[in-house]
Amino acid sequence: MTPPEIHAFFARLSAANPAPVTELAYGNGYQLLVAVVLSAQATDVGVNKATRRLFELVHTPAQMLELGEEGLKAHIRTIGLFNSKAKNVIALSHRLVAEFGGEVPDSRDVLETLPGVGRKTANVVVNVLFGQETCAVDTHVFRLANRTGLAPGKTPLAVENGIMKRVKAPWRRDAHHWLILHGRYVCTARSPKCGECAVADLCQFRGKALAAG
DNA sequence: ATCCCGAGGG
DNA sequence: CCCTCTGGAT
Repeated sequence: MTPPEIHAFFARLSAANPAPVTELAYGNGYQLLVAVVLSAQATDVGVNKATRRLFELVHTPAQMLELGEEGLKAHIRTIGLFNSKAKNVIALSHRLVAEFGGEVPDSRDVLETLPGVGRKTANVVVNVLFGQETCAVDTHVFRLANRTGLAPGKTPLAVENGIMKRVKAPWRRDAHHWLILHGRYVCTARSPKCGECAVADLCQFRGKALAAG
């Protein structure tokens, strides 16, 4: 996509969604961090269902430690990978209490040292919580960047760098959210709804058959 | 490259 | 049934 096309691409997505926000439910920074960790390979709807009760009881890492790993598992058993996620959330909560006064660090590099937190999760947290211009590349962003031709890349990091290089203000800050929403509801993995897509004319893919490659 | 692992959709 | 869903650690 050319620079003018990229501008038009986000202008239209933003028209459909002027102020995009994460669909994960949370009441404070710590809860957001936990929700994002839990969301790996899981739908936000499924995560919200599990955290609804959990976040009524647990608002701080100290409270999470009080609940304990088995107590946490009881709440998140319906989420995929719940075993390793429970272990990570407990370990991460220990570190927040011991090293950060129970607060969520505002640095991506520091966040990435926490158990269960990789680059994607750290990018989401600093973007949503602290307004930093990052673009987390999840399954949706990776798919759309390659499918549309916005920022092709073989790895998530390559796609992230491509987006950060090509996408300028005022789109960079929320590019992640627009791509997620569009990927979730229109440009879906299996049968993209090209017929009702606002940016189909800017897309290198359009209605090309998936099976044809 | 492989494992962790469950719900929902097609 | 198979694929997808805001991945991370080994």
